[in-house]
Amino acid sequence: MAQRKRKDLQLSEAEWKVMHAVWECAPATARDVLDTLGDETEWAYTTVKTMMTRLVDKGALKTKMRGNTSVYVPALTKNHARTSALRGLLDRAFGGTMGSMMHFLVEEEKLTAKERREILRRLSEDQA
Amino acid sequence: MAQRKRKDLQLSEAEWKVMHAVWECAPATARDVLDTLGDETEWAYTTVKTMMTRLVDKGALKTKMRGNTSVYVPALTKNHARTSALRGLLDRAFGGTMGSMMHFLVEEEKLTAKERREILRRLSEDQA
DNA sequence: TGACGACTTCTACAGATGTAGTATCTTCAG
DNA sequence: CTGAAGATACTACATCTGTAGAAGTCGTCA
Repeated sequence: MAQRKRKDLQLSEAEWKVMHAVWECAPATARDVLDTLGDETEWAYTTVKTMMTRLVDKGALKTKMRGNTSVYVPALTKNHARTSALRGLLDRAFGGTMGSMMHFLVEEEKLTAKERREILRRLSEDQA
Repeated sequence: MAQRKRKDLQLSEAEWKVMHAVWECAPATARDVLDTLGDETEWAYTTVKTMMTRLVDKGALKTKMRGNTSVYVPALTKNHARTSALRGLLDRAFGGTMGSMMHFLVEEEKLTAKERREILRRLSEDQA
């Protein structure tokens, strides 16, 4: 099994959904997460609870009891998770370099004209 | 289980390795792939063979017998696979929009100065 | 012709992921 | 005090992923 350095945790699709909900309404209970997800999923309460328990194991969430209820907060920021996920994609699919992904984006027309302008604007103003 | 439209197949980490090898030396036998991978992995021959069989099932590879040996060719291009993978990352981690990923890249300093210059160059020359 | 090597198909098994039921416990409203 | 509502921990099970052994088949070389 590819054993990437601990700390570089990869989230599964379902886990991302839960994390998004937690980032949105932390500190959150499983019930809060279920409500936040709304009709985005049809999950049973226990499904969410199970995933949150696993996310605690993975180190993506922290939990604390309040009365008889577990309250969860993220153990990493959304940006941190995004960075890991991106890193994973880069490693798997783009030979590990940002450059080759950018090349792909630019050459393969994955960007709309609007996105291009936006990026140009940001990059150049930031660089000045 | 999140049931994305078939066709939008997501490759696992090990599968990416195999696919990279096949793209590199197609048409390729399992042996070719194993050789191409070199010391990148310690896989047994049958491990590679199993994965290639699964990739055929998934529709990522096509196979044909030559004598008593299976010869494989990719059933999708690297760019196609990259697009799917990127799409997956976008959906999972960036709310499904390219824009928010680019925002992340630009604002979060994920790019080196060199990469920025490179992107600027490509974008602007392409846009002219 | 028989052993060796290369290939194939089958089977296996552990860990991760998706999804949820069940049994139990806590609390609050009557 | 009792029961419903809601929380928890445990258990379960199918599928996917990573990894590979076992057994059978075929061609070749001595």
